[in-house]
Amino acid sequence: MSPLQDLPKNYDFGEVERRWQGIWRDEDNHFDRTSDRPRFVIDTPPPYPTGSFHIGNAFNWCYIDFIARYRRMQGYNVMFPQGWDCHGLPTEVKVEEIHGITKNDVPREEFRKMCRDLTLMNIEKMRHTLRRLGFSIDWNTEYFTMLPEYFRKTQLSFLRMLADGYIYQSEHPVNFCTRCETAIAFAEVAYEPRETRLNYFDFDGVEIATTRPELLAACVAVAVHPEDERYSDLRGRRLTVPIFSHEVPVIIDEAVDPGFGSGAVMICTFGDKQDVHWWKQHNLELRKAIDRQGNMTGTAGKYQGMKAGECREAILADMKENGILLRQEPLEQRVGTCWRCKTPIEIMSERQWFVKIVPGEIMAAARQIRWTPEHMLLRMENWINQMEWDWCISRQRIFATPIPVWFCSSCGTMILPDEDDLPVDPTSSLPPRPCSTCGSSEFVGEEDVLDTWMDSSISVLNVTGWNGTSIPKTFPAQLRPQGHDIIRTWAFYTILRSVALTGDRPWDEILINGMVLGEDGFKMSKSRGNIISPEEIVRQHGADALRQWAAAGATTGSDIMFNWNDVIAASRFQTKLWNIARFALLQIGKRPFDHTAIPGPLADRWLLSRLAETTAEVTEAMELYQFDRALKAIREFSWNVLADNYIELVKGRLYSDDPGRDSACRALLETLDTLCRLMAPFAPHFSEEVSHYLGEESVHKKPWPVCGPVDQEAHANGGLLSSLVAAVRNYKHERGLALNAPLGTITIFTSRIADDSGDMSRALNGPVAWECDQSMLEKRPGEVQFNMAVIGPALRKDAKAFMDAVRALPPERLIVPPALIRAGGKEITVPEGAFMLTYHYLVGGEEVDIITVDDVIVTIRKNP
RNA sequence: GGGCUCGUGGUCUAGCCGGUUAUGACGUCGCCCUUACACGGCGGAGGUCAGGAGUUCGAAUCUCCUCGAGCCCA
Repeated sequence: MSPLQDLPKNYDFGEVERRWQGIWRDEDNHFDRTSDRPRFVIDTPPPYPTGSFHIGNAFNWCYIDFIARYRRMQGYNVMFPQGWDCHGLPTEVKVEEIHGITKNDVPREEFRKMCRDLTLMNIEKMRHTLRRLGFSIDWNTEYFTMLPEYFRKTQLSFLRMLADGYIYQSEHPVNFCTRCETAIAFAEVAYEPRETRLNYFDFDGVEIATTRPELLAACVAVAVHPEDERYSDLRGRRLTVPIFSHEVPVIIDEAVDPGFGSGAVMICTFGDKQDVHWWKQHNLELRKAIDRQGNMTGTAGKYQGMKAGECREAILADMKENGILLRQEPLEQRVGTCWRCKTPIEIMSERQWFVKIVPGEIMAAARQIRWTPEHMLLRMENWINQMEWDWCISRQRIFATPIPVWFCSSCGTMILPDEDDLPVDPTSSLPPRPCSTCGSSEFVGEEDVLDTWMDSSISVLNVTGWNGTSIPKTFPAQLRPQGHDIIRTWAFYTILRSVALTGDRPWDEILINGMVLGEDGFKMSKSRGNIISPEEIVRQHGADALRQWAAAGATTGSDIMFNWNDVIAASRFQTKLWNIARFALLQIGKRPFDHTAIPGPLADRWLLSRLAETTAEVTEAMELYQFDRALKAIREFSWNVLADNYIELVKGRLYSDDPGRDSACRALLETLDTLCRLMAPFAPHFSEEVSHYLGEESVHKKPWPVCGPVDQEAHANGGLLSSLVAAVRNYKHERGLALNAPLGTITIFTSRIADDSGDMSRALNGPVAWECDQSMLEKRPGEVQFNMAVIGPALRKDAKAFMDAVRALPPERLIVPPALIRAGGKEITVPEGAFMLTYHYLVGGEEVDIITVDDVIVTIRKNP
């Protein structure tokens, strides 16, 4: 280790960060598939390529990068992949907008190409941000769910799960967005509060309340509670639906709430989830009144062709006219909407593809995973326990993975492609052989495509190298980092798919990060105008400052408010460390020193013991993903121990030719080197720059520091030494003396320190005498200090009585504490170290000032 | 309505498997250009740890209740 040259006066983060980003090579971050080092595979989230990598992503990626860099330094073979979850509606909508078309105006393949082109452009922009933030991504593992290489695997996984009975098709009620014209899964339904009207009307003599009169045509039954006496005579009757005149049965069911509305409810196919329940349970008929576009069907008679909303008004008007509309009340309700476009969803019975959900096996796998924070597992449990329907995976869209299936035109047999032929688009290609049932060569390709989550839920299988033939050596992955907003989707689906396809959990651990809130404490949104982009932060304070904000801004797992103060504090900390390094290297560079010198002086041993302690603390915090704690420990050590105390203590020694200078130089260099390593995961550019000035290779290729046992003697006595210096400096300050003003003899009465190598004297500019003999001091007993950590556990209930008894003793009996003491009516054995007597001192004769530090007395002669 | 998380100086935040004086940052006030750093140093003011009850020798920390906020789900 030999320092290169003096550090520039200022740390220019912009220049430094760009320079290192230009020097670092992608190969440094490559995962080595042939290596036998312990592996650390991270199943990173593939973001949706919107074109901007927002601060929430950045926050998530900071965590990932801290871990990736830390594990690499520990010798792990780390995989930090970067994927892109390309398919989906937002891109389709954007393409329609850009080209001024709808998806039906151009051939399917052409529309897909437009989507792919837009996606690639967006990805390019986001890659730029990823690099600017200094993330150590393994670009070799970059994947795109829209490219054949990836969706081949999606299709393969589909075929496997189909063969294993996990996937089936069926006509079943599903959530349907009439604007997107596609089925969606429960996980994609967002509930929103809306104000609506509850309409009471006369239903063949029975009063019924409904919020959805437009579904009257789809009414298939009227239900009442078994114990509702108002309706006991309805049992077994059939009623005629007003306006439409078809007859429906009256059913009796306990799920009816007699207190809501009139207590009689009409069941429609389908108004809500409860209707589906009743429909199934009571084997009711199916009347479809609304089609996929949200228009009324022929079932709705004269209302056919109207939008559902128009139909509602029309029916209400007709009811009024017929005199059957009794009254209307306003009602607050929560409406299920499409999470992408906020259109209220309809429940429709359609032929769709489903993945069977087996709660038990998903839960078992979820429990094998270590969750950080632990309570996030509860969210998963809650979600799993209330799953009622299977996962609907078919979508009536275009930009998605095709469902690789044909149907025979003559006999309807389902035909599957050979796995070797994947990927296929059944709408533009034909099966390899004629129909196995009837021999026909006429086929219809499945037009439905797969839910995007079918792509992203095999991200872990993709990165670990799954190709369908066997379970990869690198599976399960070690870690899944993600936000808590997608536990019920991405985490849930990934576990489900992993169990179905491999029989195993997808990862050993999952780390959940919080959401980023704006400076005003609200979710960032365009309408609030509280959005802050990573680029803006980087421009003003650099990537390393942003990364430190992510680490220190909140406890792992909790939501984090963006706040400039934390970013500025991070940047100031860098300035401080920079100046520490600059000062140290300047002094070290002035004269050669003995690199083999053994740290002898107390101050040096103290520094190194505190450094070891800090290393242990940081390492433990990193293992637990407590980045705030890790960074806090680094800052506390650097600022308080190193800068404010140690350097002030050894300045004089550094300026001198004293042999102790060698030791100080060594201690400083070792400390700076270790600090660079500890900081490397958080501030990779800064650490690299300082490390470079220390004349060393890349800090990111160095091992994580290991700490030996902490030197307890140096720790305690060095702490005392630094407190003593601080106390005398403070004494000078209070007396209006300059800190370098000469002082008279400083006498320190303690047997704990015999030699400080002259540090204190130089630091305070006055002669220092270390004195074991306290006989010249007039000693007076003072207060008793109790040690509750000893007394509490030892005495329990008697603690209070014991302390009262001790306080009541005359001081002279406390100088040598008695072995037994009488308290609360009994004899109590005095526990070892239960209390300590403090003393006040007076000095006769000479006129001196007195300071006490802990139990140590310092006297200072007024004049030199 | 259910589940989860949270409520700590003016603001943000740590501590929360109980132990004497509650962490840090920003802000604020006073002093200080001391052979790195004024983006600095030293010192100060500012807290009924949301409220109440309980357990305990001892509670910010554990239990229960109340109030309030947020997230997830009906």
